[in-house]
Amino acid sequence: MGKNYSLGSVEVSLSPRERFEEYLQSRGMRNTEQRRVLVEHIFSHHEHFDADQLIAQLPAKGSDGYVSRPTVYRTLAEFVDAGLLRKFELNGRAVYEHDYGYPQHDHLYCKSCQKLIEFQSDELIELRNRVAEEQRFRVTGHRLIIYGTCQDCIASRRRPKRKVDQI
Amino acid sequence: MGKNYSLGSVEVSLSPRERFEEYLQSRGMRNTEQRRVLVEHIFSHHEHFDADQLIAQLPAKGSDGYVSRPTVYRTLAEFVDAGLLRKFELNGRAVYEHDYGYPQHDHLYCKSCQKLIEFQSDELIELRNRVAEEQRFRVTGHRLIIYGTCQDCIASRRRPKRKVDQI
DNA sequence: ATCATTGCAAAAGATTTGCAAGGTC
DNA sequence: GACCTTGCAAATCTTTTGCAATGAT
Repeated sequence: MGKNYSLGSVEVSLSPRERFEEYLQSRGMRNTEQRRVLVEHIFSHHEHFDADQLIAQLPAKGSDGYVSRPTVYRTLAEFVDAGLLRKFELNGRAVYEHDYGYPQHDHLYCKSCQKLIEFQSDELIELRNRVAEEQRFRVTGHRLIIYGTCQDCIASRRRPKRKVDQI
Repeated sequence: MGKNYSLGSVEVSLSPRERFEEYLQSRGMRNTEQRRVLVEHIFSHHEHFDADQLIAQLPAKGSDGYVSRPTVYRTLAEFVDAGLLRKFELNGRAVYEHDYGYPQHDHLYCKSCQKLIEFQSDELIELRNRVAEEQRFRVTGHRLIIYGTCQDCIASRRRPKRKVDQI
């Protein structure tokens, strides 16, 4: 029941929210207002985010739908556990991205503007599996980040904006 | 003067210590006892390490050769700056490894025993450069970690050690 | 003598935890 | 009603910083 939820190559039949409810049920956990607010918000936005960015986007303390910081952290961990989100580290902080229904990918990270650019490479997966096999290592996943400067930042270095920059 | 310092494919003529002294000189920084203790210690051990592990291996407070925690952090940053060490993050903490005179490589990380296994792949570098080129991205480096279970841990799961484990 | 560096104590930043009050099944 | 969750305050963990004393050149 319900439409298919799909983003790229992976095809699944439950929405993130439905999948999370299933997860909660199966563990005897409760479907609370805060958890609903968080699934709803996170899966209607497709960017990468960290805890602070997320909290900044949610209703402020006092407003309806407010979720406290500890609950945000606790719930993010549940999403990771439930396979809805993937977590990784960048500059000493945790960054989250959609996992459920989202195709496997890696990132280019621009050190100048902090942008994360996604890319997908089957060749990388093959390479990874080959390397692991050689070491008789059982792979569960990987994380590749390519560091450097993105196209836009290369361009704006060459032709500085002349607006606020460098008086 | 001095033997060549070599570990793999990269060939250099200064020892890490000499290179660091050069770096200090060129910046008007001073060659202190603490800095000597740290270069000396770090480059006589070839493992990956984090700040805590390093401090645990150094002389304790009160002993000769003691280096305070803030100075350890400050000096590790200098080593990174000087190109002697590379820094990356694992489980929310900074991990360091030799860079100077050490060939480029990536890691397999065993989630069971926390071991880091190094591997080298030219194919990965090519793939990385190709991906970057497609995006007109200027690469400065990358970091790939393959997560999973190492050979030893796979084996000891199958045939538990029967010693202290699981009574 | 000058000025970089150190150690200490304290701060900072991110995330986690104990616990009493409140919400869900 | 039982017991999972929440928000608060406080703790934790890792790393950084201000500053007076110390040390290198």
